[in-house]
Amino acid sequence: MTFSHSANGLSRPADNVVILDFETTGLSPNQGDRAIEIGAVKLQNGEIVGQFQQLMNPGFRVSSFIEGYTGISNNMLRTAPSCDVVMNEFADFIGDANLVAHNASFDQRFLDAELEQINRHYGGTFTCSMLIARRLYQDAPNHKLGTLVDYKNIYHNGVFHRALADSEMTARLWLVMLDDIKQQYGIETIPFALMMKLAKTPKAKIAALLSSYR
DNA sequence: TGCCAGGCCCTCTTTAGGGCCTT
Repeated sequence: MTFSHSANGLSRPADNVVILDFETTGLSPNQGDRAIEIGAVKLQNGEIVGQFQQLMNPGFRVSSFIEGYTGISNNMLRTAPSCDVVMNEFADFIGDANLVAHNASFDQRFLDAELEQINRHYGGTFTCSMLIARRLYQDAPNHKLGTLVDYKNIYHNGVFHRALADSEMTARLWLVMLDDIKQQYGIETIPFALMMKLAKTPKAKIAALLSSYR
């Protein structure tokens, strides 16, 4: 007997997800850019129960801008395993979990492109912490990950623009957002589907949406 | 050779333009 993971997945709790972050050679896989690092944390019931971090060799030299931006040098990538090897392991790590990233459209493009290269697929659904933060924290100075971490007084170790560090910060931001929604709207358990709806709901209709889940 | 992202969201909008986010 089979059933649809993706259909069932939306009713899973929103604190049961994999939160991921890519470092890449640039902004667009359509322009030939590749992943150079993947970091992710797995949350179950709001607790970190697993993590994944791996550099990967894209097969060409990265620009000096990317070396400076990420701190990942061509020398570090020279001995790293290929994207194919790493992404195959990562596909096993995420399984059919629902997925979260900060500006998820970016990470989803690279995840889709890298998995297509090795004919692997995932069964979960993406949502975006940035789109939700824009709705919940309209008074924040901006909605960059680093700014939101400071705005919400979220712990960080000072490392930015590395995949595991950014995925950990995104995970903490995600949990803070879930707590803020629970406290403000009196919701006990937030399904992933509600966070997906929230990411697409016009700001003027957010209160009505969340109040209806009480 | 020279090109160089894409989706969301606001507004001086919808027959459009530009800032925000991600690397």
